[in-house]
Amino acid sequence: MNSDFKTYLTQNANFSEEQYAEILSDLQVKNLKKGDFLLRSGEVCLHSFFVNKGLLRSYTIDKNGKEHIIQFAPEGWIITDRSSSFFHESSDLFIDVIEDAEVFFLEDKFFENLSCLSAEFAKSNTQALHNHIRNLQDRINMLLGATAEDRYLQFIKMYPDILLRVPQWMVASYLGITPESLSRVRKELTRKNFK
Amino acid sequence: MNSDFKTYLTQNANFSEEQYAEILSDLQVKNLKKGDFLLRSGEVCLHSFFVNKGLLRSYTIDKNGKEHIIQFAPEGWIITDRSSSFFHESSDLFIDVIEDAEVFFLEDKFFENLSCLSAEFAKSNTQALHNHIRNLQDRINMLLGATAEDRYLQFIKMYPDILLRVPQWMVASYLGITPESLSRVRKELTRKNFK
DNA sequence: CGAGCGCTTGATTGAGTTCAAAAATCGTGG
DNA sequence: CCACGATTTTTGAACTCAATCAAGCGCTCG
Repeated sequence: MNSDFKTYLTQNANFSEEQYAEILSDLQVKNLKKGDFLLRSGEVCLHSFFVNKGLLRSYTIDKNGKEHIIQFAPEGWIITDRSSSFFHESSDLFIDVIEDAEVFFLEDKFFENLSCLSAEFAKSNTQALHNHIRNLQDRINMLLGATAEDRYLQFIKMYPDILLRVPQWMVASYLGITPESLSRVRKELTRKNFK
Repeated sequence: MNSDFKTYLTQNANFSEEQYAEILSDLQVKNLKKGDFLLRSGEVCLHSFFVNKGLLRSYTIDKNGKEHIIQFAPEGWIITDRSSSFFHESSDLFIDVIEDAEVFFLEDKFFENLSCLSAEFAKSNTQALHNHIRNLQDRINMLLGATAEDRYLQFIKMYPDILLRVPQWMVASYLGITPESLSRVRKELTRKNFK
């Protein structure tokens, strides 16, 4: 089996081939199509979704009906609502498919079990949590301080690959600006670069 | 010994009296004055700070020299830069004292050791991490969607106690608006309430 | 008691939004 | 493979919320 998921496991712990087999046998994998939903606001989030192929996103809808994209998840990423799944509370998030995807459905048990089997895995798990926190912090900083242009430039640097795979209005949504504004920002940037 | 710190420990695990004694004996406690710094941008954050008395805050300074308050920490709260301390990277945060404070300095070891001694404590630790994530998520949502007024109303609901203890310009900084704007928001709100 | 800090108020400005419509691009079925 | 409808992006004009700049007031604490 050749997949990002296996890479994910091998990088974080070294299980035996037998252990792999067992881990994988317990796992739900699904093939999903663009537009499919994995989670809707109001539901309790029961899984972490490992993206083996394709592209997912999570977003909220505010009281004015506007989408705000929280996260993109390309290959090798995990996407979920940690609060909801950890505290078994209903989620504010939607998670859906941007590009046809192959997704591993991971339950809390999955992480618990593997953490028991491998201290390395447990550690890498904690590390992932802290990474997540760091990302959220950075995002808050961006939203508190940065102009539309700053935000876009930051995004280009951080996620050049994603930039090419999603429509512009989603980038705008992620940055917390309107598609129109982003269009103007881009225009302005090309103008600057040509003189 | 009567302190919020003991409450914190008892709520999260049941150590014996002897264990308490040992835990406490290993601990640095400091009395700090308004304006004292516990962390400056550029330093690596080596501790989590448990506020036993008083009030702390963390904040960043953006490239225009503006402060953005990230968190307030009253009695019973822990404040730190988790990313910096976990990854041993230099921090972007400042942490300083708003009201004279008594603070326990907790090293990473502290959490590791107690987590070994008590599975309960380990669990409550993980829970704290998830709580933190939830707060950050909520903050991001606020910054993406809410107007100045919305933000202030949310703040009043969530932190009525803190509202009374910090100058208004700090609340404004936390909300991501200017002191002038907050002043106007408040004016408008009182107007609304009187007719 | 006075200097400084925090809060308020007013006038002006500006970044980004909104609304509308045209232009470009995508994708899907015939 | 083309054509047509849908979606996305761009552009324009008016508007809005909050920022900025500036001035005055009141309190406190040194």
